[in-house]
Amino acid sequence: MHRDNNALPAEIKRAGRIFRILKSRYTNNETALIHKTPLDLLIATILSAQCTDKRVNIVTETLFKKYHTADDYANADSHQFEKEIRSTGFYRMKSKHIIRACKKIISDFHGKVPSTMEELLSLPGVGRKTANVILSNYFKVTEGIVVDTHVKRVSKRLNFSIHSDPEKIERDLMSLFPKNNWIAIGNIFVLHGRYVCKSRKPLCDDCLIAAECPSRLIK
DNA sequence: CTCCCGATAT
DNA sequence: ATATCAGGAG
Repeated sequence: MHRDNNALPAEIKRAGRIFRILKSRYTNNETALIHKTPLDLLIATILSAQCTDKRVNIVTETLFKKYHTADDYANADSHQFEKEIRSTGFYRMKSKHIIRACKKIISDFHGKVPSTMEELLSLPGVGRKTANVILSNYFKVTEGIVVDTHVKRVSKRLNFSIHSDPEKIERDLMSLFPKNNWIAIGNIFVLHGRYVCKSRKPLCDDCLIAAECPSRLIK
């Protein structure tokens, strides 16, 4: 019985090299905490599902001026709220989830966003990815690496994982990087995937780790 | 697995 | 026209 996720020392060294370069490149986390409260971050993250951050930012900019507490969302008129978040897509489902989640936050968590994985997952509309964003960005703890589409694409192009199953990719990444880097990995890969290692037109000419990348576009 | 769903880049 | 975007629920 052999394990295929046991990283070799050379692979771990290469991963560390790439991590250090990307970390220096993305020192100031541009997208990180523009959100003052965990609740703002929770709402923004739920709205982010299958939607570009540009759209979410436009919507939340006005949304957060009107809604401040879990109570505000819990008592919101669902029809009105749907209109307010409409442009982020899946608006009916997101509206329902947010209002129900906030009702649960009030009844079960004293009106405050919970800080454990299990409690976060109990909220409607909050899955593992959303929960991990809250945990890693606000509460600074993590139980793994969030494998979203950016992490998935970057990991594949850099040959950190040959798999497409997010759980297998996560295991590969966890064997390549030390646990104290796991929080940063998600943020850094997302930023790199968004601005440089893009799905459609990757900017390999501007990529600091092109030399380490087997998928780079050769001019 | 399907459905939810609008906006944007190509 | 179409692929894709900080996913999650049933």
